[in-house]
Amino acid sequence: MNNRELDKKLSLRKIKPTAVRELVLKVLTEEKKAVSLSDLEHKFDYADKSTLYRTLKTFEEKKLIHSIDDGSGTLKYAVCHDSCECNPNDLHVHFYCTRCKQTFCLNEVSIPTVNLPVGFSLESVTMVVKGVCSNCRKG
Amino acid sequence: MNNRELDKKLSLRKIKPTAVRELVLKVLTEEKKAVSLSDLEHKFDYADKSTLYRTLKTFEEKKLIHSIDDGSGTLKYAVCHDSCECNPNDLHVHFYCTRCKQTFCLNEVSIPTVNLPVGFSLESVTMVVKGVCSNCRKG
DNA sequence: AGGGTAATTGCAACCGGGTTGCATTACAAA
DNA sequence: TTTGTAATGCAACCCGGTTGCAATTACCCT
Repeated sequence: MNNRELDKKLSLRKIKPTAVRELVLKVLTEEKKAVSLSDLEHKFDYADKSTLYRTLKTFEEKKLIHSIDDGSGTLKYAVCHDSCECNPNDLHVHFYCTRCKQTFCLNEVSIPTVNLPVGFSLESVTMVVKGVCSNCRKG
Repeated sequence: MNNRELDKKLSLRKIKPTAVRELVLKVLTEEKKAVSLSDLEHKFDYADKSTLYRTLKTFEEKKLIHSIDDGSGTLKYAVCHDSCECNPNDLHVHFYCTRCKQTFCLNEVSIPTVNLPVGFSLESVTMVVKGVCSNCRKG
């Protein structure tokens, strides 16, 4: 993905394009797996942790990416699809592979509806499946 | 719940009963909400953090309690039902109230089955619903 | 182009949950 | 009572996440 495309993606979400933001978005879009803050730190030796942190926060706020708590203790991030507003019906299942320790979006697997007890209201749902991914099972 | 009952619960899970363990289990069984390590620290000024930590770990290992990652950043714990082996079919949905910041087991709400893409195997599933609990909606 | 303002970035330090090593104490078996 | 093992307490550490502040950069207006 070239810079013009990246800038367009940023602008669509009302995020001012900067060099760091382009690079972070590039990594996030090109990675098949969800990416953590420390992943980014290691990818860009020159960029500061807090800059990267704030970049992720900005992206998340503007719904360019969503965060994933896969239970590993470190938050991961992945790009939202273009029309995503992070509403309950935009949500999908995430998968954590216990072998390669990577986390993926299962974009095609939406979260089943759940019947709450009376009196409970629903704002959002997270669903994380742990197991072994197809790649690791093959290998 | 008296000490004899607590000891029995511990022994059933092959955990040697000690004073600290009785107290921790007592708190865990009497609380309606899931309890964090720091919750325990504040409840027992005298008991050491690492002792409480190791107590929770022991309980979890022996499947007397299960841990809940509700996305708040701090792990919570709740007692398992007597016959629980923490298998996929023992799992239930957890609820995090965004108003009172408390986490509950919805023991009666089991986790729906989910269709994984081909090649993926399933070991466990976590499902956390965020919203407002019935208590907070009444108030 | 130049000046002023706001946003972004970098640095350093901090915070809190989780975790570990090691010394001490309690307990149980011989 | 002695001896070995498990539990506890204390201190320190690790790491992800977060913040304050200063330095830099981008942007807008004239």
